[in-house]
Amino acid sequence: MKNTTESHSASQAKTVDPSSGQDVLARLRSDIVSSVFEPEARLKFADMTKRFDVGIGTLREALSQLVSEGFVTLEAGKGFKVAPVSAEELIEVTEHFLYLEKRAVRDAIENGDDDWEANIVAVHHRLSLIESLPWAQRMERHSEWVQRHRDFHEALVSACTGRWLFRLRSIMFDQLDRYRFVTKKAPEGLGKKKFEEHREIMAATLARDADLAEKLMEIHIRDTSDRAISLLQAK
Amino acid sequence: MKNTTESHSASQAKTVDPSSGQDVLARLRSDIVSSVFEPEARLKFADMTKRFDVGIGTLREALSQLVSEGFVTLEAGKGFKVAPVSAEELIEVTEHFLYLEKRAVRDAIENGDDDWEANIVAVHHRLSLIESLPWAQRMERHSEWVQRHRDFHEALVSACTGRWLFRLRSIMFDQLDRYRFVTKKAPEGLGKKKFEEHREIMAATLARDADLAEKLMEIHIRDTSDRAISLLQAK
DNA sequence: TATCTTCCAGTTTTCGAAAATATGTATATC
DNA sequence: GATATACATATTTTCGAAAACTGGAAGATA
Repeated sequence: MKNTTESHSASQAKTVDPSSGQDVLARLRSDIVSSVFEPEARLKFADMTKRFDVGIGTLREALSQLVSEGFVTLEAGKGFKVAPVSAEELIEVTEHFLYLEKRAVRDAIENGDDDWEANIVAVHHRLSLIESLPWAQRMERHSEWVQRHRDFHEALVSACTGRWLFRLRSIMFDQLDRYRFVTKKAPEGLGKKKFEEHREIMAATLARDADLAEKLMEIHIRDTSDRAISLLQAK
Repeated sequence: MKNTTESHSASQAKTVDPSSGQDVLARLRSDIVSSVFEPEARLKFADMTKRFDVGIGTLREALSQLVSEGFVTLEAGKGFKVAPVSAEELIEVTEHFLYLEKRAVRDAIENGDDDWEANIVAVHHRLSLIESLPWAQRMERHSEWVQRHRDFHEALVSACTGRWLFRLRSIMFDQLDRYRFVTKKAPEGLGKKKFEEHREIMAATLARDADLAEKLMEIHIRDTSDRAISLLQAK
């Protein structure tokens, strides 16, 4: 929760909060998700200390967490590398995520209170502000969209009582985010469709219609993944 | 794999391989699993540098990974603490683990080759050597049993093609291991029962009978968890 | 030429000192 | 007595230098 609250300011204001230890973790993960560091690239400390302006130890700590999250691999003595990507992995991650997300949203619908509902409306509004923009502007603020999209999906399931369900779901979501980036330069018409899907998912959730929410979610996620799978297999 | 190959020697030979960075991670996790560090206990660097004979940075790196694995919590500025335990969490972890383990064992049964089978037989033999011991000796070597029990269950599913399925399953298994420790001082007769269950699970798996293997696995895991849940709720 | 040493440059890994932060205690103020 | 302030102690967090390690190039031997 602490991360999300400061995320909106941290995205733009590099100079304000120099670099708390947890912040470098978020920036590093963000750079991997958005392919600033490409898959299988070696992550050399000499380069990274300059880029992030932190010491070796701090970096090592962040990298270690990313190993557990599956974004980075560590070979003893040979250092850290960005984890590889493949169509096979995306297919598997999609299946796991859908199973977990559907269970989580059902759980949340059964247990969510007024604050939960209010938060969903709020973060959806933030998301829709970007999604309703003309295409060119929408693309310019893509990194902001990624964050708000993540916040939206997280808000939907935040009331779920199973903490491990929430946790495992989030691990899979982060992985999907990485692949989602492959479709960054999607055809112009697509934005409108996603905009509508998000609105429908929110409506079904607030109406406490778990069956419908699950169904819409499945279509929403699978459509994006299928597009990315095609692009990966085309290579 | 690298860890398991040296584990048998590392268990006794402290002085030989002083303390590679990855080794302290394993020892720390082991100490948490076996309640050397009790739930919610603060993990102070001053104490731990003496105990493990490594620097602060190395410890911090290991702790960071354990945060991602759910064994440790980190509150900024206040340091690391051992994650709490509860009957509720155990109930949830058991459900997730069973779902994943059953899928994984089915996957492995469909895809396993000769090496997979041979490895299962080998690690089961290692496990049975301890389990067939008289109760007193069996208890003395409990930490070895934990490791061999882990190796056995891992061998059963090691041939599963879904790498994330394997990974998520392992995260849940490690969590279960922690709760399993609650029942360390189980009644004397129980050992014989578990010994038999392991043999049956192996037999069903090698016979490629996925339905039976799933069923036996469910009984095996749920029985242990139920026992631990009762003990936790009794407090 | 092929194979085996030896050495060197680049990198990772480890460590403890110094800075930043939090906690606890005593003192002052109302 | 209760609350607030200032100081002292304890602990975390950060950082860069030193040690350990790796891969490959140069040289030696047969």
